[in-house]
Amino acid sequence: MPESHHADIRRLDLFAEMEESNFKALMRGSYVQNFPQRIELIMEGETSDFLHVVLSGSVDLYSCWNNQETSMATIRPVSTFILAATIKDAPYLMSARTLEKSRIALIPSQDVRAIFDTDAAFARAIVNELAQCYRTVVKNTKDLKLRSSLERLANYLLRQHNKTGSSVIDLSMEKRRLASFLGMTPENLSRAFKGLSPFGVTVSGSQIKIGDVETLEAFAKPSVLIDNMQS
Amino acid sequence: MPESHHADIRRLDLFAEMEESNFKALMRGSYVQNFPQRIELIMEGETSDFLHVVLSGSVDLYSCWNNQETSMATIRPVSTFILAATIKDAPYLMSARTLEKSRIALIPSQDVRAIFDTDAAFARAIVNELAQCYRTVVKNTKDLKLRSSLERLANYLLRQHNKTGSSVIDLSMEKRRLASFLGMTPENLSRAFKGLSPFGVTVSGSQIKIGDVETLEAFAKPSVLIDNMQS
DNA sequence: TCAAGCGTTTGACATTAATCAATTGAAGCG
DNA sequence: CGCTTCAATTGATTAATGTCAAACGCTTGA
Repeated sequence: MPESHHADIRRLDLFAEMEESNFKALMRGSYVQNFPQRIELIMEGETSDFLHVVLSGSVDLYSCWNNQETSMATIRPVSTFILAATIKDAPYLMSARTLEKSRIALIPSQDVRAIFDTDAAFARAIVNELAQCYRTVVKNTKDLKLRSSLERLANYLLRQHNKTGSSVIDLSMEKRRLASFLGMTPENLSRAFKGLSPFGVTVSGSQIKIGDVETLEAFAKPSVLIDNMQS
Repeated sequence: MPESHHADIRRLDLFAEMEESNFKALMRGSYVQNFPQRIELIMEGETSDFLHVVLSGSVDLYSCWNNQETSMATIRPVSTFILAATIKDAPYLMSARTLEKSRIALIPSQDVRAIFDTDAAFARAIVNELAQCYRTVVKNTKDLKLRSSLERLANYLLRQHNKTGSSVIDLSMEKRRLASFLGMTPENLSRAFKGLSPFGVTVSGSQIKIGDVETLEAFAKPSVLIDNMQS
């Protein structure tokens, strides 16, 4: 792998604290690849050969059953995905495809597991990352089971607002994918946006404006135990 | 803690491979407590002081939002819960209550984190457990987003069938809790059982009989990437 | 510039699930 | 035993969500 990418990867929480020699060893077996838009990176059910790191672009994790597809998460730089499958040496539960032109680092799963055993700092980082992933999915489940589609959309917008600080949100993905992620149909997402207009939400293309955050929050009732992305 | 419980805990994957001295150190700070039925063990939002191990009985993990409650999982002996919160030293995302008279071991979170850093076998076990938990929740999400309530119930019955090997399933929990776990109302669960009768499912109290597994499978279309509890 | 293609929106309708109210049934207790 | 209590069931109704078809609008490319 070209050394130029090392710094990006090293900055990741997962690799930041590990021994330099171990990091170098990991990088030796790894490589970086550029993928065009809409390329299938992995398919659910396959066995895990590489830990993937998104260096640039973005990746959609999705799952299928009975000819339906649902979007599970979007991975943005710089972070990893399919860590759990790598650790357990088990089949992927989700498929992944690039949403746009992306640069992905591939680190052999075997090396990750081997160095885990010898590098305590790396082990702790992996545990932290996994715990974080776990908690994210639990929050997601709570969102799905406890909220209506309108409430899910409202809280999604507020989360984006909190992340960027701006009251104008750029969806940065197709509405159909957002709909799938939120567990609804594109038609219903369209109607849900309309349903939020009494609370000051206006739509123009992929730009969503929150007229008054307090009003939207009064409806959405965000909770730190569902919507706080940090903890 | 009375030594008599040590063996039960030691048998857990999480503790089986660690150094004896470290295990003893963990146990020194721990204690075992008996709880009656329907006792709140932890509340979501609290900070994590103890890793909990269910030695006997059973525990319901559930979450609330906006005056609604949903059951997230049932923990049966012998296994742990709230590992992720313990590791991250973060607030619980779920509440826990005993479903029946239960014996619970409480292991100080601080000790778990400390020994994690010094015992590689323990670290690997924790990572495995967390990865397992993560994958379980992901499967759960796929179940929720990709299936109708009737399909969720059918696949739940088939999973129980695979676990016990028997074609007569004892629900071993209130139907209302099963309904909550499956993401539906008790009324709808009742109707869903009726809806499965064309596929050979008969109900008498908490005993569910699968008349013909193949017929039910033809409807439920179970998938290893959702319903296999092992991988 | 126009046409094609595709994502989005809209409306009508079907299906699914939730709610409300009433009844049934089973377990616990005096 | 009979009463109380609460879960479970049933039916009627409403609400939420999905489906289908058509129209719209933006982007792309000849």
